[in-house]
Amino acid sequence: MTIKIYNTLTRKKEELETLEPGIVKMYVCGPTVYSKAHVGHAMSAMVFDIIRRYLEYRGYEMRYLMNFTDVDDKIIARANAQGADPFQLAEGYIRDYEQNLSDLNIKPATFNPRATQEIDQIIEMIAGLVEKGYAYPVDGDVYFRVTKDEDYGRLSGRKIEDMQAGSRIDIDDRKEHPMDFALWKAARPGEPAWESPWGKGRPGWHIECSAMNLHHHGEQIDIHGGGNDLVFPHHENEIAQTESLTGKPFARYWVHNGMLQLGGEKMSKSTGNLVSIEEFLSNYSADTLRFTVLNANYRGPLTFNDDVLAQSENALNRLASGFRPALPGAKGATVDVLASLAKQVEETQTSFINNMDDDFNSAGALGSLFDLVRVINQARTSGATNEELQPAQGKIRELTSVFGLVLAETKGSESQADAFIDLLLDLRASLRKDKLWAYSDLIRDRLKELGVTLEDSKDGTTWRWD
RNA sequence: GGCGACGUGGCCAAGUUGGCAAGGCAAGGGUCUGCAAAACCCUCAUCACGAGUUCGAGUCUCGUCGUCGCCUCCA
Repeated sequence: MTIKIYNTLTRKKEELETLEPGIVKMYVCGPTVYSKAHVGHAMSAMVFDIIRRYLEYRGYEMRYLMNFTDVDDKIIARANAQGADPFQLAEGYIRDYEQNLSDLNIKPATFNPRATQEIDQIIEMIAGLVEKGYAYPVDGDVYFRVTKDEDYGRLSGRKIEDMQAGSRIDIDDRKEHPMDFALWKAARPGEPAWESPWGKGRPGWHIECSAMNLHHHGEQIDIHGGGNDLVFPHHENEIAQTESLTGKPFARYWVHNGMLQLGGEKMSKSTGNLVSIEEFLSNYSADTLRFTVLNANYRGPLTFNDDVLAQSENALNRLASGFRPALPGAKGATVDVLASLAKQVEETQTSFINNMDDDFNSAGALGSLFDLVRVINQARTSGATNEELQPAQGKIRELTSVFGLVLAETKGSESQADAFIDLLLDLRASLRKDKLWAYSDLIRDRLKELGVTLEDSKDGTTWRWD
């Protein structure tokens, strides 16, 4: 079985063949840290977390870089507006973001490079491009010469000529061509700056990712990821810079996640159409967002609203229902039931892998997980014991972990309250025996208020924390 | 204006070598039950529209309408 990945570069699904056997070098563009991150960033990080977890599950060693852009116009502008130091400002938002990722149960990247810590490599790269004739300095700026790069535009499917007509690009007479982009920006008064062969200045936006990849991954990588809003110009420019310098194909697979839609529009920092991760997590769980992401194709736009989130919460409850223990008095299921349970475990495993191998079709894979939940619940209803349910429940646990879902199992077995709750249940059983419904319902209602849900069946009562 | 993606039941959504349309949520009916809850069982779509290719199309081609993204900072 082979894993297929949709490659933006070729607009086709391609089989995953890594540069080095068993190792995946992945780079994902992280945020520019000038404000709190929003749920759109969370979606992107989650998509690549799911890809990362799945590839690990399939036996690959992941070398995963996600960067922080910690110096740019907006950070400087924001810092100046607040009278703050831009580096400290960025540092604070980086810590916030790392906390966000942790709260969202997103595994940390292998390493998080930062633009400001790669200045030497950036300067070295720019110098190399200037030397090869792919870049030219003007008044302390350095620009990339797009006309020198024959296949510029191939990732985004654009032609340089097409983009000139009707474009909103500022005409800068100092540039040879309007599409030439800055690799290095000359320092203006009051801005952070580093010494360079072209005078004091700071890196342009695109060059940092190229330099970090070159520095930490090497000339070629397997997967380069990011939001599809980065395809042009950011990733296009990364390709131009890196490949012009190395003469080798940069990333084998370009993977882009779709945009999260809030009110029918892209969630975006610059337009203020956003919900921060913090805000989201004060109302919903990390699993809720993760399920919502998993339930759709990562490449398409993601519908995000309270209605969809509520559906996800209910769906998660159903998924978790598979973990419930055997019914009181379970005497064991029939051979037929156990056979169909075992069969479904196999089918779910196969279907999960087949779907995920096919460009990470998590929604399809989820479907097979729900199939297994149904069969587990059927088995339980027909009297399966905990021992009989265990293998199937273990499979659900295994596969949902690959997705990064937490699905907190009915907590409570470690609680000191257990003995008291059992005591109340004993008392209530006596009351019910005497048909004192008012008292028995009172106990059930009051426990519900305390977060303990009781469920009666003819063979006894079960309880769980909700 | 240019480039690209998409349009599947009330909602979310899978479905790319074309062959009787996954799954979840919601809804209705039923089983169980003192009641409640949960679970289980049953019911609920011909795939934006039009034309074409084909024995056969949601799945290919063309057109129309609509939505979204990029072309400026953006996950």
